[in-house]
Amino acid sequence: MARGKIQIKRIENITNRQVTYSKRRNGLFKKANELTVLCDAKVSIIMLSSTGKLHEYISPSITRKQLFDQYQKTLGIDLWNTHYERMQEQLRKLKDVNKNLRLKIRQRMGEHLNNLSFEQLVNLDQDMDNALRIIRERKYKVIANQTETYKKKVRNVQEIHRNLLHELSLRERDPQYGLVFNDGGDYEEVIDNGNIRGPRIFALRMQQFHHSSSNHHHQLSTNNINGATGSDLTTYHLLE
Amino acid sequence: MARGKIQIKRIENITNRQVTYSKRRNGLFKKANELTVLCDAKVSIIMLSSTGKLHEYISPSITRKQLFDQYQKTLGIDLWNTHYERMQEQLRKLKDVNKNLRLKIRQRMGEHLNNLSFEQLVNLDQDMDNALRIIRERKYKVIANQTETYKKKVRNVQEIHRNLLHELSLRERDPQYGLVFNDGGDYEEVIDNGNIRGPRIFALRMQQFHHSSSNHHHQLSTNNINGATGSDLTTYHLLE
DNA sequence: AACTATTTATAAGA
DNA sequence: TTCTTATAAATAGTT
Repeated sequence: MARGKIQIKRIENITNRQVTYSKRRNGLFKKANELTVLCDAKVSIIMLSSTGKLHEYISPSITRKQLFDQYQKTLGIDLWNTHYERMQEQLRKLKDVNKNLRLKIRQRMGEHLNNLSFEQLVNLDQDMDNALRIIRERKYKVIANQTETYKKKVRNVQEIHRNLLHELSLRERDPQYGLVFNDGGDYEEVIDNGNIRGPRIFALRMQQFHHSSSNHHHQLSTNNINGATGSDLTTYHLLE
Repeated sequence: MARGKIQIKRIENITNRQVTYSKRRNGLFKKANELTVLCDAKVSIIMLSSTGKLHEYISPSITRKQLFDQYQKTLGIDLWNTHYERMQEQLRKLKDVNKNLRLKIRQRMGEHLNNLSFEQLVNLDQDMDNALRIIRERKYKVIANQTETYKKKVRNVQEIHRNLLHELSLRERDPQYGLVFNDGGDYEEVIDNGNIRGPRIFALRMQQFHHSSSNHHHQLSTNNINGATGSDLTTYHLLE
């Protein structure tokens, strides 16, 4: 349209084509914008160049989605119908699968058996019988494990008990120290190495008896009463 | 752009604005089409006038949906996602439910038991035991019904057999008519009242013997040979 | 990216 | 809306 008229047909020279694309694209967008302003219109332009580049113009007064929705509404069409339909199909299938799964479960719970043939009932029976066998095996294995664990714990407790008795008898023969319990008679619990979640430890703390009401033991005054007692601890680990 | 320059701002005169909209719209579409041809580009234009009228241009070499899909793909967005969010949510939930149902079934088939606690195993065991009891009851009931049905059928067949024998002996005493079987020796089947799906009926059709090879019976010539034989039928209902 | 001769678009009027 | 036409704007070819 200047320096010579051109034919409106594909420009074969690639460089030329790209230059023209660029120039005319700007021209088109400028015109679109002028139209938007002058006539209070909404314009959307999407362009795809021969090299695959994408450019777009959208009137500032509207969003692309608004304009597209308006477009589809006005034309009474839905370009994305197939997308929607595919989703619905998927939904339908899932619901179907769901229904079948529920029926299967119900049958395995002893419901909805009326529709089953004798053969199907026999199969179901066998199936469930097999499954039940496996489940019971698993159950027995779990309880066996648990029993074993408890046995170990009991042995551990018994061991501790024996050791306590042993130590008690030792201390009684050497009456320089008494064996101290809390007022309630409980063992005192001690944290192991600051490892709060580690195994619990029962400790025997050597300490002077501090109430004279007990007639069974001698009252002694030693130097060690309020000092560090850590080195005197005898500890037993209690299994979790 | 002619007969005087104009300011690029909203044209207040409505008629004027509409005229300009019309003219410039054509100009824009013409430019878009030239661009399409000259540069081998794809262009989509959607315009909404201030009066709500919709106009569009789309390059002949492409469909609007193709271009829009390309647009969304290139920009990595999905403008219509929100439309389907509820559906997608529904889809997601169904998949979830589905997964749980499958797990439940698998557990009832003796799989995936490792994650179950002892208590859960006990419950599962009891559940399945109860269900199995119900299923077996149902199974026994079905087989009992079936047995009963077969017994009835057998009695029915025996009854028919007895009657046939009886009739045979009657006919032999009254040798005016013979008892007719097909060549293969089968009974002839007859439709009952046009009720195709109704109970089957065995019929004895009175008819003259038509081959002389049989020496046990008299050959008679009666008037009734090819006529309607319906009234002479003696029928027996065979249970389904 | 800038220039510019020329074509094209279009504002105003009919 | 369409036509006309004077003039503004766009742009093809060139630098």
